[in-house]
Amino acid sequence: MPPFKNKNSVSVEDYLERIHEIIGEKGYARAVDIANALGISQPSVSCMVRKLAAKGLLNYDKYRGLTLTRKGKRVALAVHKRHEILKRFLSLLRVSQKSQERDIEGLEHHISNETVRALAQLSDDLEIRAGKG
Amino acid sequence: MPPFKNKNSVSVEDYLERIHEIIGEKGYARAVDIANALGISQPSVSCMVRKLAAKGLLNYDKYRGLTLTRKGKRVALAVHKRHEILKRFLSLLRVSQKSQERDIEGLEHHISNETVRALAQLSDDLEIRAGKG
DNA sequence: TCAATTTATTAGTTACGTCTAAGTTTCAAA
DNA sequence: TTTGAAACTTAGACGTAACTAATAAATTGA
Repeated sequence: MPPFKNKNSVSVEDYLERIHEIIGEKGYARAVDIANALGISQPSVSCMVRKLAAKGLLNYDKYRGLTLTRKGKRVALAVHKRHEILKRFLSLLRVSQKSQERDIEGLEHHISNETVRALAQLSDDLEIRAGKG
Repeated sequence: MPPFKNKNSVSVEDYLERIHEIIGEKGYARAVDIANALGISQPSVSCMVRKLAAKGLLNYDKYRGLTLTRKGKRVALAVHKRHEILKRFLSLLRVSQKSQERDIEGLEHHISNETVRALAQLSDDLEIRAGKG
């Protein structure tokens, strides 16, 4: 059996994306911040953080703090990139802010690299077209 | 409290979409067909079918058969429409068959009407452009 | 018609991700 | 330095949706 690349769940990706954002903003991420950012309870965060640590996605000092591992950062950045590309694309389509947010939240976890690349390319084209028009 | 429109889960939407397809193909849908179509076990289907019946999305005669209610059909068709629009769009983007299938499976449940409409419009535009080019 | 096969259901378990309630640790102000 | 508030964790439960094993109903073919 070849080595498995256990796909991360939607939740896992969401956590990592937000944790990375929060750390980017204030230098560190606390459970309470993560809970607020995701709209869930602190115990849920506590629970998930344990799992993320077990998966090697973050380092975790009980009652202390947490940091993303290289692997965790890689996932966070990948999700973030998909997020940004979708955002740019939906903005070019003039989709309302509200729908954009809702859609991206769901879409960013279900889109292949191939499609992401195609969307980025298309966005470039659309922008050029708009510039010329 | 105003009446709620409890959003259907991804699973619920998947079941309804496939059941509608199967009925369209062979006139009726059996648990075994649904199980094969979704790649899950028959008991899982049995269980979910009970739930869908409870939600008023299908009519269900134990050990006999099932049919979609008007409400169930409405959901199935809505998902199907999103599916088709995404398919057309990704085809225009020349995304491979494989990626298309994987992506659509995930995306079709997380995309707003507004974005669907924008994608359909964009697909029209792209087709016209391609025709002219 | 009735035994064998196929199909369907029930019962019980599991994994995931959430919750509340209760208890523990940290930290800052008195 | 102590103490009270804020932050964090543990414990236990729930809902969803899957699974396997066992049982029951339906169908088919001899």
